[in-house]
Amino acid sequence: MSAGARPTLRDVATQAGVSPAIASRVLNADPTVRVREETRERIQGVAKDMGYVPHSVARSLRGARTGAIGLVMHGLDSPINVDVLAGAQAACARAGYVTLLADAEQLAGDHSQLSAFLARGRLDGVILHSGYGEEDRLLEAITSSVPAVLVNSEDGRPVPTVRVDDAAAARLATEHLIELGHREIAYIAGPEGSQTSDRREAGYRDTLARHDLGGAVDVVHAGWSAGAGTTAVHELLRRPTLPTGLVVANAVAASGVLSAFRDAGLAVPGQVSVITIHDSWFLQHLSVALTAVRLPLQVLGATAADLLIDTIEGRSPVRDVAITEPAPELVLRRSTGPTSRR
Amino acid sequence: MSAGARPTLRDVATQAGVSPAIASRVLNADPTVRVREETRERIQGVAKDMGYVPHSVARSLRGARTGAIGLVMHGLDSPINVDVLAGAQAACARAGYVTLLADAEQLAGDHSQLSAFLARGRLDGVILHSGYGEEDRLLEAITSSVPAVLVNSEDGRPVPTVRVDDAAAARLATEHLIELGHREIAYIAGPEGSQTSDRREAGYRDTLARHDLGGAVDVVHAGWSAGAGTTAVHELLRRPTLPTGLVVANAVAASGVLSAFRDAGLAVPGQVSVITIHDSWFLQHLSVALTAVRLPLQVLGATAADLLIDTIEGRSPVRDVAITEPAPELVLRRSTGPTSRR
DNA sequence: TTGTAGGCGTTATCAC
DNA sequence: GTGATAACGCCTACAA
Repeated sequence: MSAGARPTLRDVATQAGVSPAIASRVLNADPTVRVREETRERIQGVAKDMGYVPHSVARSLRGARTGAIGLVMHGLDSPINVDVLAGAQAACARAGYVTLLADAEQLAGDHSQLSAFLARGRLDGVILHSGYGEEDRLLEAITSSVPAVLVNSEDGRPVPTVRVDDAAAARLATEHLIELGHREIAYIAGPEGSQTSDRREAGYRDTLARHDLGGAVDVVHAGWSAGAGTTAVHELLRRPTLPTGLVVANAVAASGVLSAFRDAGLAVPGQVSVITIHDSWFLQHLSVALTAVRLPLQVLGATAADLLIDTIEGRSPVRDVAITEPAPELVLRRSTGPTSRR
Repeated sequence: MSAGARPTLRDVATQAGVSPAIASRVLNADPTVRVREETRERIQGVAKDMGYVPHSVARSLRGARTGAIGLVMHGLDSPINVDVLAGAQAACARAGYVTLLADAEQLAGDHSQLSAFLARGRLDGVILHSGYGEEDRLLEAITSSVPAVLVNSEDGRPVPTVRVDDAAAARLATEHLIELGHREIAYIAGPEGSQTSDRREAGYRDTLARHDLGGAVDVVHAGWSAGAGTTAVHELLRRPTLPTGLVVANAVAASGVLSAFRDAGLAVPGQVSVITIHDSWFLQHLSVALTAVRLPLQVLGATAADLLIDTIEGRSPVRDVAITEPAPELVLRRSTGPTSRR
């Protein structure tokens, strides 16, 4: 063993005067092995002295596991998505897994990146953050090589699914506006095809219907970005009359909504009330501190990780999980108030 | 080979009627091998038909490389840091590396997480996002096992270093306020011990000195969070007089600064001008659209990745890189204006 | 032009 | 109690 090279198990064994087999079992605390206390201590001492570190690659070649989980995310420019990432990453780390991070768009767009990521033996499983684009092709490539969990998708998919209670969050937001006296409430949606946005829209429609306001349903398609929120407002401003309340599907888009109203000289909540879904640090610093429904996004990521790890380790997991604990929670700030009209 | 199992190189070779050696060389496009065109096509055809995917673990056990780079980050709750992450991740992916993501605090606080991450054979190198805490212990553990690059640190470290031109950014910010007529300009610093903040502070001091304002140096220690910015303002408000201009070390902290002024009923920029360093999507949506100096953070991450990859692949890299291209750039919004006082 | 064999570092099986 | 040995899948001298 030369100076720079790390010692192998064989080096340790030789140095301790035992066979590699014994050294391996002692260092892995194999409960079925019976060795003299003295031998055990000698081996452990030598390993420590030589700075022995097990070779994870050799280990996973022998066994079948790698101790690594892939996180395929998108939209990391939004803090909302980063929350999910952070929750998943932390849960994996707690369970002893390292995490490989990839960007869904990059992976879908570059075949060689995808195969590097899914190379055999690299990953024990993948958490796929469900967006609204290339998802299906990606999902197929992934599931054909390792177990996967889908975050934020509808259930009834070929793989287990985890999501927060988007409908309940939207209901809570809509109820809040109704309680304040609003009757003309629009929903500013996410991008077309987003299941997350669709579930929120369903909650919004539900709530209007339950209050006999089903005829007032008013959905404006926008997107997840601040720019999309701004565009949506410009669209509203072209109408003869404005809704008095807005449920915005996402906090980043809501930022753009608020700025657009500020630039148009409309008072929030004086002329329009705005509430959004997702809470984040920046909401209280916007042009008007933004009222929101808090959703447990870190828990979402962590639950996906736990579910995947259960699958990997052979504990049979539930299939589709809708997270209800902690429940969506109203975070009151200054962007909603009683309606002036009617 | 059973139904579920993926085919191995040997399976492909057998099926194609050749030896594993030939199959390996053909599939890896070994330029020194000379095979009949027909044989080559047969091998490639069989590999494709069987869905052969090389086993990355076996490959890296044989060779020494794993094709994986570790990203040790901190503060992913701030979009500023996420920008660096995204730049590094994308650059690694472009170069054919997968990325392992870990959180610096978690790694420093949990020994078993650290050894799982640094397990032999797992990583070809590590990008360490330099913070202000556990960095040194972490750095030692990392560098003793793989090549590393430090992002955002001073140079003169035992490993190569990459950073943006923090001093120039602070100079630009300070100059801007001076040009607007401000003479009492405070610097709202990051946390104690942050080298990034120190470099910005140096730029600020420089600029004051160059304008014969050296006596007006006024540094308030805060931190990177919005809360820290708010606290710093509260501290300022206890003074008999306020500075007329503020250079805030970081855009997240600056959010808290603006909110604190709003809550205190002070007009920005009427009574105080505020400029910050780092641009991000949320700045234009704050209570006052925030003027900032844009710094190329994605480029920072990407440069760190490129530098590390050069090291790994044996191209001798420069040691310490200060990124000057693109240069820091002033992004004018509404939070700075001529001073009313003096 | 193609094949054989050895070994990367581990761990599981079986024998002593 | 402990040790030899084989195998995981791949790559690459060297041989034919």
